[in-house]
Amino acid sequence: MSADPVPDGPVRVVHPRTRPARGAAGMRRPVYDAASLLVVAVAEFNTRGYDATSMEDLSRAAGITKSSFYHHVSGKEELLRAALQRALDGLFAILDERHASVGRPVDRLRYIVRRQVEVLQDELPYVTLLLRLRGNTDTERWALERRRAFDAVISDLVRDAVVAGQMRADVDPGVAARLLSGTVNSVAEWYRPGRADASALPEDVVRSVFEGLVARG
Amino acid sequence: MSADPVPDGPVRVVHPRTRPARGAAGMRRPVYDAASLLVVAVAEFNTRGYDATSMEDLSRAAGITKSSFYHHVSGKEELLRAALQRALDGLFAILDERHASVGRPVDRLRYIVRRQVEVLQDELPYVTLLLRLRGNTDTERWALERRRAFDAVISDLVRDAVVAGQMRADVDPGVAARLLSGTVNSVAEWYRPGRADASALPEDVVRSVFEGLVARG
DNA sequence: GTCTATAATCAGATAGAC
DNA sequence: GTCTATCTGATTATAGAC
Repeated sequence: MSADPVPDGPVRVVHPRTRPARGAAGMRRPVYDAASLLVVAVAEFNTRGYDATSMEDLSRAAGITKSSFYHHVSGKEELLRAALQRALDGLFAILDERHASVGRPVDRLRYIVRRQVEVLQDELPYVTLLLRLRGNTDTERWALERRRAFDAVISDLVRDAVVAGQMRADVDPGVAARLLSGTVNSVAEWYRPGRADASALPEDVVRSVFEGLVARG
Repeated sequence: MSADPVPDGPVRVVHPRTRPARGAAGMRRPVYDAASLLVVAVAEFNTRGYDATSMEDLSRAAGITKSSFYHHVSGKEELLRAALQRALDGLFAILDERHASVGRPVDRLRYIVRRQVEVLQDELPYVTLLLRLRGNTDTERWALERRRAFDAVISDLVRDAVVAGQMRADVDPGVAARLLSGTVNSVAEWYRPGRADASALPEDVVRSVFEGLVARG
């Protein structure tokens, strides 16, 4: 399972460094490349929303002019595409992992949910961007279609688990699948790296979703 | 508990009709008022995203020119504010209901969650808009602040329920509250009026959130 | 690699005719 | 109540100097 195919146009940015590369020691102005500018851009996109973020906003956040910014990237949509590619690669890679494809449907689901939260934590800005798409451009529609394909895998798995009597049958499987994905994805709305309970979160989500929030008698 | 105060500027639109009023029988062009244009506008906002929707888009969707559109409404942000007001009024009204304030914390929570889903179903476009805010304008920040106040009530209630031993203590109460709200709100991403299971949904959400999705042995 | 300057387009909003 | 025409400013993007 792969996140391809990619819409037309080169994908030049794949694994940006977290911080801009710098020249000789003591230099004030950061020396950017396309990769480090993606980090800056995605942060801005998530703060203001993609559509509300102008190239002026991006260049200001990077501390350079618009023209300098354009020297490195071909435009706003390329940045979006590179970011979405990264998010989708992370998510689809989960489905290739062993525990995602062997075992009881409900156990595979638990594994995927846990890994989904982990990927969301590791790739937070990219996944956040993916989850907020509206589908206004070809790039957005491509990513939304890939995302729907991912959700369809989850949905099928929920159905299998219900049929196998491993998940409750008194909630419609389609509804259950959507609530499950919705709960996982909602983590992007509030999780921030550096939280003390970061490593406990994936299992907390799994327990909440599968066992529920009431105290067990 | 109220959704007020409102940011400055008149709130002229409160309870729009679902369909534009019409003149004498046989007239082709719909005769709009501010209320019916809000319905059109909110639908467009939700399709494209607020920032990506231009006044040109709105007027085209209504079948009139931009100028005609401006004859009825003072601007884009007024439309947003009226819509958010309506969503917040619906949500805060829940907290004034009897079952939201008497009984065991966990039972009050169950009631609020159920009612939240119902309000979301009844006021879907308005609540959807509320849930997608980024906080770029004063209006958006006002609404986000009101929404946070609502979430804080839920969060306090979860804490009370955990302390009373009614909800599981092995998930951080703050995390539990956020997952709970996140699950409820995620319904806006896929629910569409007219679904066959619409009336079952609120209880399905309550059961999923509190009892979880696994089959009970 | 960064800058200033500017082109081309599109946005929100208004004036005034009918 | 709707229209055409237009204003003003912001936006994406490029040209060309240093």
